[in-house]
Amino acid sequence: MKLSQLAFKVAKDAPANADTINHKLLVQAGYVRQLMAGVYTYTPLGLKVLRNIENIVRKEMDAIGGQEILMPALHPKANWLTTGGWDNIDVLFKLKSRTDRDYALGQSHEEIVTPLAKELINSYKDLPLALYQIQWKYRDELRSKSGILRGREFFMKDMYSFHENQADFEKFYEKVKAAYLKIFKEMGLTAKVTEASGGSFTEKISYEFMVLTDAGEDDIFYCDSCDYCVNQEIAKVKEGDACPICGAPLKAARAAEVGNVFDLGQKFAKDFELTFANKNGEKQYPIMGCYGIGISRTMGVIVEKYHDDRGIIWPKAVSPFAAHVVALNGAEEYAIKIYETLKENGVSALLDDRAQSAGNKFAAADLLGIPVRLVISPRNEKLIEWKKRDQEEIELIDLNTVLTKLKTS
RNA sequence: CGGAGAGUAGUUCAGAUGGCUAGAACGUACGCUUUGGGAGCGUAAGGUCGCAGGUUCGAGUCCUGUCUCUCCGACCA
Repeated sequence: MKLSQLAFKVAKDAPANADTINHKLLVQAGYVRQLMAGVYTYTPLGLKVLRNIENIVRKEMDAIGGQEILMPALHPKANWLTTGGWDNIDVLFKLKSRTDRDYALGQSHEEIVTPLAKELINSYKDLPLALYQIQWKYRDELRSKSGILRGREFFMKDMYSFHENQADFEKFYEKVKAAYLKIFKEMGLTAKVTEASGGSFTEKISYEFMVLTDAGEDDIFYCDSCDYCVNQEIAKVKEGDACPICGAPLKAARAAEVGNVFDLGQKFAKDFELTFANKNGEKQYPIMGCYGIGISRTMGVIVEKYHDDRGIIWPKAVSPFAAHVVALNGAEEYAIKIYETLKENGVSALLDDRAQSAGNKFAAADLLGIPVRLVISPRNEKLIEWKKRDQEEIELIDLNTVLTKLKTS
């Protein structure tokens, strides 16, 4: 992609109506545009990041046996009446058609996936089953905030699993937890598996995947010596108390929830009369689980974790491009050649071919945050300046070395 | 929903006590110059001052209402 042709470019100033880091940087660098509080457009650059995150999630969900579907965001009232959600969930967006029929916008999809699964599940032989989707979710929040961290409309991966018995569910539950940790690690995030409230329909605890950041809205207590971590909402401990697992003093921190896993029990199966015949031919309700990852929120959390005073520093796995080629004046032709060669070798690259001063281009590169910056300058003959976004050192290397480093680092 | 702040050019902002024919910088267009950390000079385009009422000879400025954004809190099955 050539920067001169890119829709939505870097701006000199951060937006005035933004306080949160991810909001400021994502808008200034041209990754998103705000439509209203909690609702954003993703630009070509922002969409690339979102897709990268989405694809990492998709790969791991597929790897544990999840099958991707795409359910509607617009739901009939009846499904939400069946579970009691219509009257009890205050964040549920409700709307009316001109023929006075009631609809809801999906804030989660148990109400849709459970009746859908009735067609798929008749026998224990049909279990286990795991369906997931990656889609917009809608929640009528009283207050959206913090850029893309808390939207009224947000992008989410939600998976629903169906099991013959509790033991089979537990087995899958652990598989999902492991997959989640792998996913977040690949994106450069350290997620803590945190005990939290299971919501109103279950006494059981759920697990939230928390990333430490002051931009988050949850308070957690965690242990440095073991993996124990608990959300303050259900915590029976305070900072400095002995960890119930290993005895080390607990720490308190602010964190953002990027994922969660729930044991749904048989609540939704019973609500929708979803049953299967077990090995004895008896009718039985399956155990269900649900598993979410906030795709758009994760993008915001990554910016909160990876930035400096000059801009974003994308982890390689989610960066919109692998390399940012800066063509300085007098080296335009050679820069285009480098850019084309990178593309031919399967390296995604952004070429800054704008008629701008060197300083302007460097500032844009820092703001955009692509992990590797390649400066092409008449000063260096045919050599290329290699600089990583998170380091200050600059190396002068030839094109072949650039290709090798991009493919191996 | 309670509290606080803010809406003026594409963007960031300035416009005490009402006198405005509404400014600056950046950005944009054109010309010249320049070329390694957001370059310089010149010219130009760009605004019903969030919206609706009101007070006044006169409102960006005062009053009332309303919409929106941001922050704190509450809320977030």
